[in-house]
Amino acid sequence: MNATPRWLTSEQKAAWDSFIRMHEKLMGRLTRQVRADSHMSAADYIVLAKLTEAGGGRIRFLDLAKLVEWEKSRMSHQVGRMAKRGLVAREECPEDGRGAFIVATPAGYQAIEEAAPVHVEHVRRLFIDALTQEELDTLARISDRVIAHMEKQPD
Amino acid sequence: MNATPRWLTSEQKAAWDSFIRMHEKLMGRLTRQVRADSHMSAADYIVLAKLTEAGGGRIRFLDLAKLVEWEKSRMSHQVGRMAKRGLVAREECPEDGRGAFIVATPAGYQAIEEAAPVHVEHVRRLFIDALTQEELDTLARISDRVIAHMEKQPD
DNA sequence: CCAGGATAGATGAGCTGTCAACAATTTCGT
DNA sequence: ACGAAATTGTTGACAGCTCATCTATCCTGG
Repeated sequence: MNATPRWLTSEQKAAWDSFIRMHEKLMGRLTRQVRADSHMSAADYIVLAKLTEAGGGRIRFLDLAKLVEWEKSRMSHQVGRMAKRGLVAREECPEDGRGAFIVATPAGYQAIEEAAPVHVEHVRRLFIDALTQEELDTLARISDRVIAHMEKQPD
Repeated sequence: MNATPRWLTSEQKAAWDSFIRMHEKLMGRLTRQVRADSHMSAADYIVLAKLTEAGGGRIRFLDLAKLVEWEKSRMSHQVGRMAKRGLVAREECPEDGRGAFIVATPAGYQAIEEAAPVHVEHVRRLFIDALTQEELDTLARISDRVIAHMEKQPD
């Protein structure tokens, strides 16, 4: 119908809108619940989760930023705040003088170990339980494909 | 296997992690592109998009907030900033003395009409083109189901 | 071996979001 | 009809994010 500014089809737009809306609603609830259940923000939680999932609880600064898809400046401020509260620490990197490892402190481990079970329960209750395993697999495939596709695209 | 703190299965966790990562990466790119292409933030964009999609470019304040799944305080600040720049205006509501309509101004229409085509192009290039129509339909169905499921859940 | 560029990360200013408290209606129970 | 409770939206303080800039280290070509 419309030649010049190729709009999305109504199916495409519906999919896009629903996807955005679902994510917004879901994250809204989960972040509020993390704050209510623990004394952490969602950002604190995911940083500690990634750190403690990794071997030794240590990840290079930029690798950590890439894992969660944040800009380095955001991660730097976040790590600074978490370090001030004693949840993580910076360690210098032997093989690269500029580099830094971020490590979870014992207090960090304790915080995530307390927060994780109830958070997982919320994720299950609000998200996982709404879907079949097949749908989850499909979602994983879709997500991985979009990620791979973006990594090939410029910008 | 593990009795007390029911963790997610590895498939469930993989789906969850991929989903989060994909959204973060995608939104990171899109928000940077909106800012680069127009003189608006992603928040400005979506508010104007919802307003101009609606009949008359007018939506009740809280309906608008619900449409994009924001807290009312966030919307209030956002509308305040946009009103200061002349993109939207507040109108009082005849049938409810507390209420307010938010309306897109001519400048708001102009801004979104300039920004929309290139934004849609980015959405298509980064997201839509990575998937088949069938996958998009599945994603829409999944999203709608999760939304419906959450609306039944407490909290 | 050294000059220029690339990479790792920190920092500060300014904008944006969150939380709690508030004012102004409207609605509801009795 | 009247007081309590709920709804609509605003506000201010503070926390968090973004962008540009900066330092320090590392790599690379000549």
